[in-house]
Amino acid sequence: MASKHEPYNPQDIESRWYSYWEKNGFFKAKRNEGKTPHVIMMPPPNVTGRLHMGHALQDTIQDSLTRMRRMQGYEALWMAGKDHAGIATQNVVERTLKKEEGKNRHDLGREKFVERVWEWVGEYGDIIFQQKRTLGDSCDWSRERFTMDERYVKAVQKIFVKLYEDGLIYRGEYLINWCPKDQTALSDEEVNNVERDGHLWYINYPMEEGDGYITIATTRPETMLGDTAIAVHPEDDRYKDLIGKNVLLPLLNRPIPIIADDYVKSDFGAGALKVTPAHDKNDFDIGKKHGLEVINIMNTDATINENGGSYQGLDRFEARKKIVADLEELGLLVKTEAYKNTVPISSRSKAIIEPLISRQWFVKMQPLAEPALEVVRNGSVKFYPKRWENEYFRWLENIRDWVISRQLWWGHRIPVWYYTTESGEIDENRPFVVSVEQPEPGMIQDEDVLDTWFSSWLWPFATLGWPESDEEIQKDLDYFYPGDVLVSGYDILFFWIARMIMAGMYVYGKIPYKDIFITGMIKDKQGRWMSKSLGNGIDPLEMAEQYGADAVRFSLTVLCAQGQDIKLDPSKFEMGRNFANKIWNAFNVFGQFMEEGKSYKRERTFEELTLVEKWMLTRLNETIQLVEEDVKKYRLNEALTRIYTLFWGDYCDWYLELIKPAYGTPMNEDTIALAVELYEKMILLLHPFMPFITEELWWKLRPREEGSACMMQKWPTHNEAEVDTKAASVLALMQELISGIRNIKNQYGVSPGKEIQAILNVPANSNGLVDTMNDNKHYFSKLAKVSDLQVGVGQKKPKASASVIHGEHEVYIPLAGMIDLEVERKRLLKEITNKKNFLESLSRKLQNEKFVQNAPEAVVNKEREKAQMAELELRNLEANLADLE
RNA sequence: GGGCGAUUAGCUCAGCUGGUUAGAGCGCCUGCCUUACAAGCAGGAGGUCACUGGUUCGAAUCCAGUAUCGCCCA
Repeated sequence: MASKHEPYNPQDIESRWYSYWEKNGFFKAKRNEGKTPHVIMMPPPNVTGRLHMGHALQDTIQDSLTRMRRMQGYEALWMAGKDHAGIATQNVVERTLKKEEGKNRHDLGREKFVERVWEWVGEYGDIIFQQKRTLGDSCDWSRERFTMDERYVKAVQKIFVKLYEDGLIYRGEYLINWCPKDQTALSDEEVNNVERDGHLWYINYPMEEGDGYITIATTRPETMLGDTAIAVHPEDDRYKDLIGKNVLLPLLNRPIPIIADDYVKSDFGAGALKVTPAHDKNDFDIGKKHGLEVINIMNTDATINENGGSYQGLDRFEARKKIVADLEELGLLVKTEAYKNTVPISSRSKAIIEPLISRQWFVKMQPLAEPALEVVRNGSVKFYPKRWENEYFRWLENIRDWVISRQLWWGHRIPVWYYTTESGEIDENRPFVVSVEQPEPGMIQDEDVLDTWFSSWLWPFATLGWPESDEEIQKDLDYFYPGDVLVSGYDILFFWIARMIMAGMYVYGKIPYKDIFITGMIKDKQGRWMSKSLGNGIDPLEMAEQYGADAVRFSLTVLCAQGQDIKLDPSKFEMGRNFANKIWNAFNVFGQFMEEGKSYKRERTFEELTLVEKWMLTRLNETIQLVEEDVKKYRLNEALTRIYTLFWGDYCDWYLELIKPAYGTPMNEDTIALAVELYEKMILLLHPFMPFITEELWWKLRPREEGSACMMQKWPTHNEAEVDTKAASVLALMQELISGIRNIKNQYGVSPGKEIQAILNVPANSNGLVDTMNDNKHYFSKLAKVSDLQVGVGQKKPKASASVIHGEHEVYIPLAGMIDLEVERKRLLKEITNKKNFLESLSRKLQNEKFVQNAPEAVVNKEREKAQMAELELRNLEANLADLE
């Protein structure tokens, strides 16, 4: 007798297996020419990151795919790594520094500060990987990469140099998005436009000559300090005469011209626009077109600079208040309206972005975008779900140049070198040199670092060792690149996914991956984003502790329908836990009879199996086939739901119930052997999704060799030889009849455990059915407590009996003394009504010539069969009703 | 302003290429601690598939429009 089957306790199991797998090197992928590689690149989490539900979801999907492919004989590589996350990491370390030592980074200096960041990364950078292990992620940790690894740094610099040499990187002074809080430039993608309640101020600008004035409306009065023109629409009759004249800029009394531009909307505000080229994107363009002066009025911390006259030193919002007050005092403020305007916000710091003229480095995107568009258009790269292609196209087709320089200390320093003057300053009169190495002694390197995404867009090949060119690395690259599928969220479609395709095409002329599986995002119960500030996050580790990692994985997978966001609530994990518990307990049905140390093997051929065994194998094989199809389309929720239904609905509810021996009697060896076989197959099917519990149970099924593992077994494949549709349909019929009997017992208040008698009437032409039913009478006794079943053709219905009707098959249940004629009449009448309605809709369909002509034959035949069946059932129901009278 | 998505049982959601008497989990009702499992078993109720048109022999599914909610872009 096997050892006692303890109750399911995920903690016990889950703590055990991960180290076993890892120790045995099961996660490692090696070049293996005999195998097809399957490669997934993990989106590298930030070093500052902690595991959240989004990771848990995407990791579960990636791990399930990886484990499945590994079991299917692919050389499966799930590449792991982390991202240095420039701003986020710098901020974290700065905060720590402030808190612990009251210092800022400037107190330390660049070199010391960067050292501190490395220390921090060393101490905390791997926490998230430990967390990922808790969830069972089978990544190849031996290949773990960091975007700041020495080799990775080289890759980034090399790409920079190459892009520069190809004329795709340039330096220039443009209006960029400036974050005053983080003190750095940001790309357009890092800025969100948010609607806020603001004001529209109407201000009079007096004419330089005469007493007239022109009224402008603005949401940002403080920027007027930098106005260099007033623009009106050339066709606007109100202002036509004023074009070319000057107004006096209030507060500063600077004369500025009135210009005409059809960009101006005459119906907005008062129809005249103040133009501030240094602080507004559109104004910048207008300024350029008209050759206007560009006056920057702000410092990098968004205080007013020396161009702001008496407002110098004030913060931009203080200045706004003061300017409005001063204008009011001067009588130049016409009115103030409440107004909803769009404010640019840094997606990271949430500070309001200031458009600022600044000298930065840019990547020319248009040439990179073309090939990236092409590979999606021609289907080399496919999106799942497909609709994301449109987002991708739209972004790439309207692509703007990418600001890649960041005024930070933590990151990839820009490989650009400058000559210096005697005093050690950059010598602006001599050209800079773009180079990985210092070109000449004494030259100094650009202070700025690169946008973090400028390193992560190289992820698919830089992780594999590029740009080193030694033989091993080259072979690895040839073998593992390109990858198979990228699993990520739509939030980084532009930041990362699209750019990786550009980089792949630019560096290799090859796509980085064939498929892109875009997951939905995890939201809270009310559909809001989970965030620290709202405190509505659900911690995956807490959930794993409470419900088990397998349960978390199961629930997330089942909930993850294609592309839909998931509104998550902790109670959802009960589904997974209950299923895991079910799997666990099901083992005991046969496990309690297993002899320790014995490996049960099926001795019987498929033909020799019992009806329910054939049916169960058939169901298994059908399911495997459908699951394979689901997985190809990344419908993991469908695949897993199918396995769930197979296990719970078929295996537990029917198969196990039927093979259970009577109390006190043992289970025979043949029965055990097949129960084990089926269970083992399902465990293997489930393994990619629920690795821990399946590994644990796999070891209980047979004696196993040390060093083997469930995770390294072959994934089950469809076996047509073990499909018996006839047996399956007989069992399906029995299920219908048994459910019907149970229903009747319930309706008559007969306890389910009470043994009853029944008569099964089968049609004359059903070859062999009488024998089959007779051979398997015990199914009825086990599942419906029919202790006495008479089977035959032309059986008569006894008086005072209830009936179950399924097509031409009927079960009569004599319930003498128990049957309530009125109840049975009502029941039959209800069924007759249903049947009549159904039949009516069917015959309408079948009498429609167009349907019969146009619909595929199979569909028509199916409808005919349904109608025949329904007619029979109706006739029998009516006969039964008549019998009652 | 442009684009995308959602709207299906009380709740949360599946539903693929048009053919199901529209499904699941939870909740609800009835009966069960039936020696694998009460984290369970058996049975049941519950739906105008947002609305209006259209295409089609046939629409939850395709098309057009409307409404509400959400997201992205400008």
